[in-house]
Amino acid sequence: MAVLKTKRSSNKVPKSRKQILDAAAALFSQHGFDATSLREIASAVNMKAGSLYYHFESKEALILEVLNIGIENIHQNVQNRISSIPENSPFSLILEEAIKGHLEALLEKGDYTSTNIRNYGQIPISIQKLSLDIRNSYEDLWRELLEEGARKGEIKPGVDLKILRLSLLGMLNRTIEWYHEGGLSVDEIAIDQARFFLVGISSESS
Amino acid sequence: MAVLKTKRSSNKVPKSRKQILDAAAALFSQHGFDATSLREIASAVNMKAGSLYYHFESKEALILEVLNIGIENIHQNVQNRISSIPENSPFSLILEEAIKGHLEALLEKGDYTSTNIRNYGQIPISIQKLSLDIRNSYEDLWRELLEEGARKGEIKPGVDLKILRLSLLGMLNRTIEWYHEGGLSVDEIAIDQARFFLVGISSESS
DNA sequence: GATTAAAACTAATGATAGTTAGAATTTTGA
DNA sequence: TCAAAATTCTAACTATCATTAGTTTTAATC
Repeated sequence: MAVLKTKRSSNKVPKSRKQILDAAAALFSQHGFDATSLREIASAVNMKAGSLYYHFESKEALILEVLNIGIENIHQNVQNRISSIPENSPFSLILEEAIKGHLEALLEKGDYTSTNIRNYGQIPISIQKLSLDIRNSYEDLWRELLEEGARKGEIKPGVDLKILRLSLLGMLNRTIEWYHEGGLSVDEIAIDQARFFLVGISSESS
Repeated sequence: MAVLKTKRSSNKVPKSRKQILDAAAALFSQHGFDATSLREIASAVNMKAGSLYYHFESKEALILEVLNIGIENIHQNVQNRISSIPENSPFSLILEEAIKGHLEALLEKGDYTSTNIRNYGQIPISIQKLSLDIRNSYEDLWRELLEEGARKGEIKPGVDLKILRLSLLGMLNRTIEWYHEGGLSVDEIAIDQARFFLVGISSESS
């Protein structure tokens, strides 16, 4: 299969290209990959479907770029959050901050990110693969975060870090299915979810 | 909108009808609602697309039935699990059993259930609504389970039961994105996930 | 074996999808 | 101002989709 080129001629980013990406991200995240037509995306930026092909090689190349931007955004956001607290902060604080960063990018900032979380599983596998590296790099951030918590003894010995990471991120990513504006705030949710994983809900002293 | 009738003439269930449902559930859960054509489903049971209309009124009526069966299956499975342990068991045991039942139905038994978890958000809203009652009834099971845990004092006071329920079920439902046969067993995952929510991962005494 | 009902097929319809080639338009830069 | 480059549009093409009407085949019943 030919590599999907992105038709970005130089390093300056034309205006309409970003507008197309924005519109595509919004529509993909709302209605999904298959249910969103290029005509809808084009219409959202006052264009005709055929014109999109000047900027993107195909519908798949378009969503691929949306997916990648989504991961980059959330990665950056979590990174920034973690960097904003003092070094050698306790693991509990780092975790809470990382969770806040993840949820914030997903729920508030994020058509690109939510497109990724929602649609990654339903796009052609050939396209998924092209997004794997950038995706793994974000997962590595969490892997290292948890490993450090374990190394410093702030995570109980015996905890399976892989199940932990997948479960934690799973919980976070699924919030997109029930979060709605005007309801619970992102911070409320983040704090509670951090607490669940840190100290649990049981009132018994273990 | 006309109510979707199901074309089930009596209470005996014809063989091919179930075969169609099975095939549809398998394909929907793998490729999603939009990406699965009636031709594919028909082909999987050695039929032609048009023939499906003898059994189902539309593609939407077909997935609606798959969705409903999925919820019924998981509801039943969790219910059975809970009933299988002694009454007045501690909350921690009840929770672990419910989690096992949920994951088992989702990951092992479950094309119908996984179709539901994966596709509910991407089918037409008019169809979602037709599945709401049966869906809420399953959510009620969890609501009551957690409320009882709180009433009996086995859940810390102050825990927001709604965020708890949505977070817990979110974690469970997302396992479908990373579980694969031959890897971690369902029971391993269930036990770990129950522990995360019950006592947390922190080694510090809170 | 004839009659009826059930089940599946054939072949078409209209809608919509992604995509493309070439013409028209707008923007840019000398 | 004018030519070249960048951008968008027009108008199709092919493919595929859900759906339907009418026909044929299979199964059941008497």
